[in-house]
Amino acid sequence: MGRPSNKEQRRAQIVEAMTSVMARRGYEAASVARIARSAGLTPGLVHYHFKNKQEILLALLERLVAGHGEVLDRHLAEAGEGARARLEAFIRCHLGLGASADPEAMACWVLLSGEALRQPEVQQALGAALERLAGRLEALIEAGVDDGAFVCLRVDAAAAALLATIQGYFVLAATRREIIPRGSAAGAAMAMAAGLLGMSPEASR
Amino acid sequence: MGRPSNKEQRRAQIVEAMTSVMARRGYEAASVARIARSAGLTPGLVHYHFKNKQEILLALLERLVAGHGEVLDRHLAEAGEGARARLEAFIRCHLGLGASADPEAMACWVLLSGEALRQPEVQQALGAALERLAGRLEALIEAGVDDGAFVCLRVDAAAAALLATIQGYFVLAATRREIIPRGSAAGAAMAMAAGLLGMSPEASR
Amino acid sequence: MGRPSNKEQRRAQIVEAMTSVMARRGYEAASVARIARSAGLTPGLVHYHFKNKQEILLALLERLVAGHGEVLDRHLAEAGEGARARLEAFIRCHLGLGASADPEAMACWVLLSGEALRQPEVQQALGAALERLAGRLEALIEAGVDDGAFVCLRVDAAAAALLATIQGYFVLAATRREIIPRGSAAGAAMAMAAGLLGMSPEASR
Amino acid sequence: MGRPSNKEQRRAQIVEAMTSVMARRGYEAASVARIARSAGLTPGLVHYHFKNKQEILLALLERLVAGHGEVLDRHLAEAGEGARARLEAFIRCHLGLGASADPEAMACWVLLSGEALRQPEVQQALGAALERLAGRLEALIEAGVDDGAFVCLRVDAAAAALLATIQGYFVLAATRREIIPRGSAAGAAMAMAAGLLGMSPEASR
DNA sequence: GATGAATGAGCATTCATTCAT
DNA sequence: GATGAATGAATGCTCATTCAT
Repeated sequence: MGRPSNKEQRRAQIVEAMTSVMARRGYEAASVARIARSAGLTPGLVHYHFKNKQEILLALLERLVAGHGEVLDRHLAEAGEGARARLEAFIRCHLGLGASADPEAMACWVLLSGEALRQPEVQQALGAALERLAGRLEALIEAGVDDGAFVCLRVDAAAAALLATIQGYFVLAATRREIIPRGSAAGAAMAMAAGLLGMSPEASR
Repeated sequence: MGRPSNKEQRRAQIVEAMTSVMARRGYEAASVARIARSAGLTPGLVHYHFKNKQEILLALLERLVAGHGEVLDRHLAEAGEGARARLEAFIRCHLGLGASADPEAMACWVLLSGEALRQPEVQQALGAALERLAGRLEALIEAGVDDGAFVCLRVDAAAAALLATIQGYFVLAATRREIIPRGSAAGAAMAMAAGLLGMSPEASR
Repeated sequence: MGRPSNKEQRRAQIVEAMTSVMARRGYEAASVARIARSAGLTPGLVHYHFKNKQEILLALLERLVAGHGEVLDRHLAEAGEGARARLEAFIRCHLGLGASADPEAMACWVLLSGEALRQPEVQQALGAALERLAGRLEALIEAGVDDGAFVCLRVDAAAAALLATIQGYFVLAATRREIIPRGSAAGAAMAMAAGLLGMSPEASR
Repeated sequence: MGRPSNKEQRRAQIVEAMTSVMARRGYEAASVARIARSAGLTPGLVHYHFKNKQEILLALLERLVAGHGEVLDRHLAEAGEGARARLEAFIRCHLGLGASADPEAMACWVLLSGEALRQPEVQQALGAALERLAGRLEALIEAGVDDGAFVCLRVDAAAAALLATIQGYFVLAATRREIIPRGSAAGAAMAMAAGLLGMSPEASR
């Protein structure tokens, strides 16, 4: 009864190819033909599995977010219960050594911001992902405020500020890595978080 | 003898057109034809004044940087001598109301990071601009450390952290403005700076 | 599975179209659009089958050389074993009636010399073709020297001289046919060969 | 009363520039802008002195022919009266060391054949130049026949054959110089002429 | 004479997408 | 599922030529 569907493998294969091509050459240069070649497929087949190029980009974003979510979950699980430890885990998850471990993902993430400016669907999806991340940060901070670990009047503003810092480090890393002294990102971010959340200074940095 | 040159006006006109088209549609979609139409010129004339499209982008970057430099100088001049006041001026210059006043410039700035990934000349120019900005921040922090206003072991790391925060706010603003509570950016950034630079807490926020 | 390939037919079709357009209008004027129109195809399809315009030109050269090679083989086969008869066959093959039978090919051949000046790949390919032809001539002369039919100290120089004569006739024919008295080329060339190779005069002309 | 006309100098300057650009890059790539730059002028000025690009090409041809005519006259004058010596002077003038002395001129000459295929005015002018050259050769041979130095039934055919040989050497030299053993051209051509014109063998080579 | 801005047509090439096989 | 031919629109760029100054 027909061959078994390999739709999901194919889609993953295509998304991976786009990730690698896009990281190296940007979105526009990541032509369907180039993606196909990089995946060892034909352009026609790419369009059999994805309606159009934007759909691949959205799938890529989804994959990026899912992968990141898992990593974050693991980091938080390891951190245990303390609000401060959890915050530090959140920050280290993004800015620790792991961050530079997947430069392709980071390049794509930066490029996605650019594409979001022009493709409303991408803006929507990327915005939602950011919102979800901000939400997790807020919850984390809220918990800290509740048990007295943090002092913070505007939790949403604090979450946005930390998110901005992380995001900004990504951009700097992608554009001019040398500006960031090696290994300094997570520590500096924690020190900033301490100021932002009224943490006792001795613990930061 | 000969026709008077209007090269500079034309170049400015073209760069402005590119700014506006690119902010709305991204770099690749900012085709020479579209830029020309938006400027009321012909594509041929655009290429008469710029060797190629990349040159327009570099001119745009230069213009962005120059404009920003002037604004920053003015802010710092108004801030007077105190290290803390100067730091606050630096942050407000980027994240205060003024920042959102030119959304086109901000969109272009974010897009430039994406293009830098792929066009070495752009990476070089953008990296240099970031480096210069980081340098100014370092000098500012250094001065504060010298007169006892700040406590900071790694001035370069602190400068990078603040730069990342500013940069990150730009990306968030361009991608999902609603994530940033209105008017919260500069204050939150100052609170973070306080934590980073060991400032007495009462003054921040 | 999949659509049957028609690549070779299409490529031949395109090369033929280029031959005809180029012979009439020169290389530069043989634009991809014009070639495509002449072949009843779209420009996009031309580029689907050839990476770029130069590749079409190189394919054209290859086709020219291959076609000529076959004709030459046939002529030599008919000529039998005698060195003098073989030499005459070689010359008649190029300058006999057959030569003027394909004016398009001759025009392209002349144009190729011009393009070779500027496109190194073309120079290389054309040079190799000339070299091969010169080699065949040398072998032919060598054989004649060995069996006493020819007297010749510098076989390579003699081959070059005969090749030059043939080549020059092509150029004259393409530029100002009337300069060559109708039907005189092969005979005159044989007389020259006689002088060059120390053949007894009665046989020439 | 106005400035003194420099029309002729300017025209010469432009023609020289075209010669050098065209020899290096071919006719189409010898754009007016490039010619102008190479001459240290502006494109507008080029069109002030020449109605269009073809006119420059025709002027170039004229200059080539004139220059060559002078050289040929000098060679013939030095050769004295003997038909054989005059013929040798004619051949040496084209294929002796002098030929390779002006590679630019030779490249242009080869390119002109290509352009002649497509620009009737060029074909006309180039054809006329060839015709004139053939005429001089014919006269030279005729004289030799009259005083018994040469034996030749078809003077026009013989002239065409020698002209073809010279022309062909030019093409070979421009395309694949290595095919011609260094210094062999004039000697081989004389040997061929001997065969063609029934000269006693001892004098050739 | 000379300059340099301006044009309009054309160029080779790329590409997302469609579709017959 | 998969292939590869085919399209049509677009892209960056070049260029001969014109013309106001």
